[in-house]
Amino acid sequence: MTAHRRAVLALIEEEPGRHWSAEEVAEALRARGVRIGVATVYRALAALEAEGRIASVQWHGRRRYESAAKAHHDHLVCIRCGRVEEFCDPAIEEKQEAAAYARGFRLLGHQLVLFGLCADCQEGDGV
Amino acid sequence: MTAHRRAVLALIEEEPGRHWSAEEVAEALRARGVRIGVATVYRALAALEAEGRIASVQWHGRRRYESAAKAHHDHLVCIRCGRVEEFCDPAIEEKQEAAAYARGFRLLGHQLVLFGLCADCQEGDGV
DNA sequence: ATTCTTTTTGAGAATGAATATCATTTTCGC
DNA sequence: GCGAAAATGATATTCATTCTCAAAAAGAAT
Repeated sequence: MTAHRRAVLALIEEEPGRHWSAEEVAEALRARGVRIGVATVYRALAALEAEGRIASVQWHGRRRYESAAKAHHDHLVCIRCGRVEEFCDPAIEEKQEAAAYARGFRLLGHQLVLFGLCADCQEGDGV
Repeated sequence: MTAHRRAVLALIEEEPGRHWSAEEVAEALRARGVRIGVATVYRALAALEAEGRIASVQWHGRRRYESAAKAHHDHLVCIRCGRVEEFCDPAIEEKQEAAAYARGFRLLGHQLVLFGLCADCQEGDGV
């Protein structure tokens, strides 16, 4: 593991609740004096994900990374302010497995993102 | 509604089980003699979706469209052959609503796509 | 440590999907 | 038919991401 990759991992693990885009990672590292190109960030993220140290989700067409040192969970995103909440429902996981199995599929992964308005953003919204 | 938009809608409704990318729509229409530019296809798709006549999902970074004249459902995609199965589990829908509600969110939408290997693609795969 | 080999890096080019621009139709209300 | 408003298409542009390739760094072998 190189210094660059270690820096990317350390950054992501520093804020376990945050979901980083590649661009944000590059910017944050540069802000603290690390000289790193975008290509390297993308490569580091891909390598770290392959090693299982970070995980990724995608919404609004952008991939975002977070520490994998957390239990599995899905995401709830506020479409107005961008706030992200994590949640995990074993019943949902189970039903997904069942749906795949019933159709002869071997389930390998899933993407589940809920979109809505958070409590703050619902105000003055005709609610 | 213009002739172009009508053509796009007709095409999509012709094969209710198919999930079209914008590029595929353009190609299919041109193959049957319709002169249409990509921009128009994208605009037609956006307009038809806004009108609720078609619905879209996104996976592997590409948006795909299908007829909205079907009950709500989610998708199961084979990562090897690309086969797409639709499924609907009311329990999952309900749990999603509950998860959002518990966190103060008003749920407006979701993206749920399961990835796996279909029955055919599991063969010779060490299974 | 010095060479040799492999891997990583960065700047910039390239890709691919989707959107924007803008002059030119086309459509629709009248 | 006429004029306003909307739609179209060719092309340029954006944005996130990947590729290229020469230079740099890391590891291995001696």
